[in-house]
Amino acid sequence: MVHRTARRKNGKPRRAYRHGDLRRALIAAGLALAQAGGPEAVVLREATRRAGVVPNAAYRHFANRQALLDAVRAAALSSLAAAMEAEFARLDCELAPVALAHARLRAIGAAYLRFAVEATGLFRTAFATPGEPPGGERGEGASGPFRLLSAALDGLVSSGALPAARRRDAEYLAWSAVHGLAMLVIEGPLHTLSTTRQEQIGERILAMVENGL
Amino acid sequence: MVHRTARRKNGKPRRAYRHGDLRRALIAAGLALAQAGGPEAVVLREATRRAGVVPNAAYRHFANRQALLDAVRAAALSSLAAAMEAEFARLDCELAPVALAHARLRAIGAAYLRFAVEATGLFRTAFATPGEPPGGERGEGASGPFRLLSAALDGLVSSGALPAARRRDAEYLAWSAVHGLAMLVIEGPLHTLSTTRQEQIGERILAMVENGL
DNA sequence: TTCTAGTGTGTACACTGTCCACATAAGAAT
DNA sequence: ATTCTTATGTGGACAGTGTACACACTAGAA
Repeated sequence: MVHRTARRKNGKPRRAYRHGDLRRALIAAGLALAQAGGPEAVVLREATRRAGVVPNAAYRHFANRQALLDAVRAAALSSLAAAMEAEFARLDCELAPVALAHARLRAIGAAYLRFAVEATGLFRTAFATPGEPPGGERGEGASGPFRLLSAALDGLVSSGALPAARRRDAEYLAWSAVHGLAMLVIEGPLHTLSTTRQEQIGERILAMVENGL
Repeated sequence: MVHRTARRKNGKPRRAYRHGDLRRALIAAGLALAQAGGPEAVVLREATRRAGVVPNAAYRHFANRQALLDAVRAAALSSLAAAMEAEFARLDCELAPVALAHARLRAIGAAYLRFAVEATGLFRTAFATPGEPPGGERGEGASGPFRLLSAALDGLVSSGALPAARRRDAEYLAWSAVHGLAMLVIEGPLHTLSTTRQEQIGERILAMVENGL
């Protein structure tokens, strides 16, 4: 769609009555707001302002602010998944199966923690309390990151590094540990620690997960 | 202080120009709001309304809404500490030192998880992002619950159940695991699971902590 | 008794989400 | 090409929020 101009009765020209892709623009604006100030910063009016449109225009694309936030949340979540996959890419593919499986699990945890620290606003937004029943209720689970974690654990089992008897619920245990640490680091008592110290503890918790599963 | 009545120029009587203990009343109201709707529900105007006072009155006792929220947060936190200590009271004191130390750690974890489930609003408020640098920055750490956890871990060491070499940062590891699980349960993908299933996973994560430390 | 500091009141403003009626443009039907 | 329909953006409103400023009252010190 091309931007056009038109004139209204008072004679002032106006850019593009039809924005063309407002929905996407609002999500993008919301994402920027979220990145800078967390979920509570993604405010409908500001998003429309950035999209160069009147506040109510948003209601043609989202039922309400919460719906916009949910869309932004989904985008933030897939951004996290992308960070994980980028970490995968840096892995040595020539490793032995067992070592590779371990490396994958660690990569997921490390990516998760790094994302929490470097993109705190997005991270907090990704895991903000949703309006409706929590994220991905129909059994499909949280889309991206969760599936990556599951796959990594499956790899651990199939490579023989994890007894199948302990596979059950393992994603919850691993996720809990890493997610909890992320919380403590970004807005808890670990916030003031040096980066190296934080990474040190990150390493220990990943070790704890591998031992304790 | 006693409630009195007075008359203003329009003749309507007024209850207690001096409220007497407004600060406490506001915190109590905020606590009720937090319990029912989490941190975002503790709204200054509503708290004053419940205290029977005009909105601005709050500003004589709190610098702003955030300060009120911080006070409520502190109250919620000590409420969590109380829940932990209540769990302690239910413990068999005649246990052997090692068993007792383990039992204490478990009691803390269990109380934490139960509090998260049963008093979700308070729990979320207790760990809401503070306005200023995060909770308890001056080294004293998060007041109540954190200290209880530390003490439990010390007990684990002194009873010989945990090698001293692994004592360092243990509170962070344990807290991370349990806190993360709490999050997943109250507003994450584990929310829809049955209570027994949740407790089952809770047990496993406590076991993971004990093994993996 | 008077002075003073503390505490609650009134009024006001900017900002938010959201509702309603309306305007306009893009594309389908004629 | 013309008209109709529908999607989409506009304008104006309203209630609710946090917060600033000036004022009023009252409790206790001087």
